[in-house]
Amino acid sequence: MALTRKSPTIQDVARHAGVSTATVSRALSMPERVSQATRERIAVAVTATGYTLNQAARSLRRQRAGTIVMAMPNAGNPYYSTILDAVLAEAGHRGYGVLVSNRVQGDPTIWLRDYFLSSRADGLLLFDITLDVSGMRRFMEERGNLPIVVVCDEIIEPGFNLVTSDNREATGRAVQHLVDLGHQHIGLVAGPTIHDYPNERTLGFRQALARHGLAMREDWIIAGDHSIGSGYQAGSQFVALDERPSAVVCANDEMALGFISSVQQAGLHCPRDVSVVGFDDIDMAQYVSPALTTMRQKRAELATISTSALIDIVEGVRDPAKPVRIILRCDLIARASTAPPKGAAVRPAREFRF
Amino acid sequence: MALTRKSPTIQDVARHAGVSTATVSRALSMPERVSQATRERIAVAVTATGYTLNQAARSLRRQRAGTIVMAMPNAGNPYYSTILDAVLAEAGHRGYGVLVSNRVQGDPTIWLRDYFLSSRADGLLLFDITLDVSGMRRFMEERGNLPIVVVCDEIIEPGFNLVTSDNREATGRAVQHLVDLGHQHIGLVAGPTIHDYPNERTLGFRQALARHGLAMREDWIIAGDHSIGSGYQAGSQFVALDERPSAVVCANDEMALGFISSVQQAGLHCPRDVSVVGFDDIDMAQYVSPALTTMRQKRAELATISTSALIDIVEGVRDPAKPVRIILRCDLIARASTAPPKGAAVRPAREFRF
DNA sequence: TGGCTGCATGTAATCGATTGCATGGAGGCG
DNA sequence: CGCCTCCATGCAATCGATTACATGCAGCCA
Repeated sequence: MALTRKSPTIQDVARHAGVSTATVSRALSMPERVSQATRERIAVAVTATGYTLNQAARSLRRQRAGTIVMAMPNAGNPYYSTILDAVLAEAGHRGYGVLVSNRVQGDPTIWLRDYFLSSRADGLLLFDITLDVSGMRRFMEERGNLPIVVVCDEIIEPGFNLVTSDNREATGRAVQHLVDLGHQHIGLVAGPTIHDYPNERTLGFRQALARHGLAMREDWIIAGDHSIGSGYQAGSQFVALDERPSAVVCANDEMALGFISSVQQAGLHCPRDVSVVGFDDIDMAQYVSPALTTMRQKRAELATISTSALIDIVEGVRDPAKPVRIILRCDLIARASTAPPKGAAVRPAREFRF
Repeated sequence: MALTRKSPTIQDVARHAGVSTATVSRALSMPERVSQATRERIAVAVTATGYTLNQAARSLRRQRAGTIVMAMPNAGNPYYSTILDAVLAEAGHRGYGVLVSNRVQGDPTIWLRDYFLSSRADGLLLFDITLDVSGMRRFMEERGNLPIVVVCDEIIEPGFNLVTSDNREATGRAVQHLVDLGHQHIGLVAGPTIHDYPNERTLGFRQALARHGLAMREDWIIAGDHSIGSGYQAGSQFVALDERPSAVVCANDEMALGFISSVQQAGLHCPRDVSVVGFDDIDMAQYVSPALTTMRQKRAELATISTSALIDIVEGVRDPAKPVRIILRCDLIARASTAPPKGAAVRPAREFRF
């Protein structure tokens, strides 16, 4: 193996260009402060020596890592693919690297310690919807404000920077869609609860049923964990019910796909025997059969906006006294997995309700 | 907003414990070199001060970042979800952070410069199958050996550390499976080519057809780019063919799903009208209908092995003179998307082949 | 011409942890 | 008892870039 030659440093460039390291440094990060001629000589020296900046040294001196952490509960979930893509794009655009971190067991503040308290990263993009924020808050109060943006499906207590979707309302609109089709019996495949508290989508579902005067049957609310497998299991539970709803709302697309797969395998037909609405509109949703009706979440926008906001905070561009609070609207994408219930002939959308 | 108090440093800990910074440093990274009593005093001081190590300073001094880069062509592809998950787990386990990087346009060596030449990272896990290696090789020769492990679908020229699947053979087995079912007319939805050179899966397909003495029709080889959308388009092209093969091999699952969706929408039925084999066995594959027959790629293993190997190289554990070269076997997972061709009644698998 | 302004550049301290070398003390052995 | 070894610890240089402050020079105006 060839010997790893030592990387050229700013000293080498300075020597080569016949200037001081201070000038080289300035030429690189504040070019307008250096004369045209010197700038050019330095540019030549940089290419001649093959100089690359040592980020560790810069971080140490500047007290800034040039890196953000994207923390998620489960990187294995394809839901995050689009998000990751957009986060990378925006962060790269602004000159930041992205460290990715999966859920850590135990103390949630481990992220804080491990990454940006150790000046490995400057900010945290937090996608973990099941995180206990109280521990974090205590930690933040001890340390002063830390640049964190929560990006997720849930409305977190105020004071945090938040970029999210209108999950509660959107779930209501999903129910509305089914009601408009004539459904009176609607079930839910729910996502994980947040510390024994139902999440926003579940809440939205319950409220919508109440608003429409529809019966709420607890055995029609099936617990899932957002994975395809849990949707599949929910499907089995659904099939085994004595009395089945004519439609279900699934708290995300993956569960919806698993659910449909499961009931179809059991001999039921979607949407004839059961209409299914998903949530998120993952890439796959339009390519399965039946194509999935779903609430589209603007994942790329959520990612871009939150990343940009986080970097603004890190760079002090944004007034930290005013926390970010952005809620994007989801859109219903009606596809083939929803239809009027079996019995219904023609159904005048509104008149039949209650 | 609270003032961001300055982070405690090793100096603070030293003062608090009444020892020198050298001792604190040693207590933290080589505990056996410090006496029991001092170690305990330091532990107390660490919690008392709330000390966290400054990674930038450590990196600078140690000339090691404690970070690896995972570089992929397209983070938006869910294929990488499982891989990312496993990479994070293994890297975390060994105490490394993971920087994620998407394909960069232009010069491929930008990854090298941007990340680990600038001591932002110590090694590179390279998933980009369409990368031009010649530029990289030149770069590496200039600089001495750099810790890079290529993890991908392609056999790259020797000299690189490589962890991959037996793509060529596996594609052959996919063809074998179809032949065993009685198919004589087989098409391909191909992945992207590598610098005008067909990739391993395409090669494996061609070779297998030849081995079985089957006709090779160029209009039955449809180009795709591994995205669902391109599979969908390939489906449209397929439907428009004058004469259609009775089965197709798709170079990955996503294209297979898009393909099936497309032909089903056009009124064809899978597997009755066309059998489809995918590649990878992504999570979704078993939950679509028809469930997808596919070659399972051991993605998690590939990720774990390659990450571990990379870190070994970084830490000098592994002899750099012997490049890593690990090829994992893929397994056929037969599901519902493949069946005997329409005409075939009972088909004695082998006898018909000549 | 003298003094002032302002620009380009240099000098040197600094960021925080690591580590080679030095030191001092305890213990062992002849 | 004297010398040698070894262990625990301290001292101080070091990693490479940044930046506050100093310097020196050119240009301008009175």
